[in-house]
Amino acid sequence: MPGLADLLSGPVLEVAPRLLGAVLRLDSPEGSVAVRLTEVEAYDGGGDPGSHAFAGRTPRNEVMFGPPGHLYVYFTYGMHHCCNVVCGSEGTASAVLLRAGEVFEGSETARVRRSAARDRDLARGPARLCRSLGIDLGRNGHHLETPPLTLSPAMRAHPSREISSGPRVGLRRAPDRAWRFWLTGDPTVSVYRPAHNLGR
DNA sequence: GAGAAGATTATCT
DNA sequence: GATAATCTTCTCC
Repeated sequence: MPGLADLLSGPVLEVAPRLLGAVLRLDSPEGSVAVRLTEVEAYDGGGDPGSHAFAGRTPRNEVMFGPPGHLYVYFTYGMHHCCNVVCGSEGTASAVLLRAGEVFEGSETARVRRSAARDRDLARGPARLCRSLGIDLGRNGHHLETPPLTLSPAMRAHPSREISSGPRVGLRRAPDRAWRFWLTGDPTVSVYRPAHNLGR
């Protein structure tokens, strides 16, 4: 059975689609929640204007420059957390944003954190995914082979699905790069919205 | 120190 | 479809 290092080895554009179907799990006293990833986005360490690391190393993005296998969590819009898996070798800042997934274990616990959500919506979107799992800035830099928060390749067989790709969501910069990957037709994939450029 | 933008979401019309 | 909520980070003075 391949480990995390195998899962994350190679160029980020190869790693990202490989993460579809992988399982992110967080065990806590409140209960365990496990998510099967259905949608991700790739962010390249070198020359990707859409990446938080594009302008160089800062305190916020420091984790992305570290070794692969760690979680990069950031806080945005004054209220939301989003999480990435750091990949690529140490010194490069490639990462994969976890945009959506299917909560297949611990939906009761997830529902406590996300009131009034239908099952399919529990982790349908990057901030929703973090909230269902209970991930916040305290998990920034966490290594994903260390309990209670782990990432592992698909643990169970799931119907083979086609993988689709398209432009990344919500970016004003580099909207042309089709670096978003998802399981074709999966109901938990978030809906595409272009960057909101109006009203500013 | 000020100002703007942001890898979003829930809610209203 | 439009907008409010809400605050950190980064970019210039």
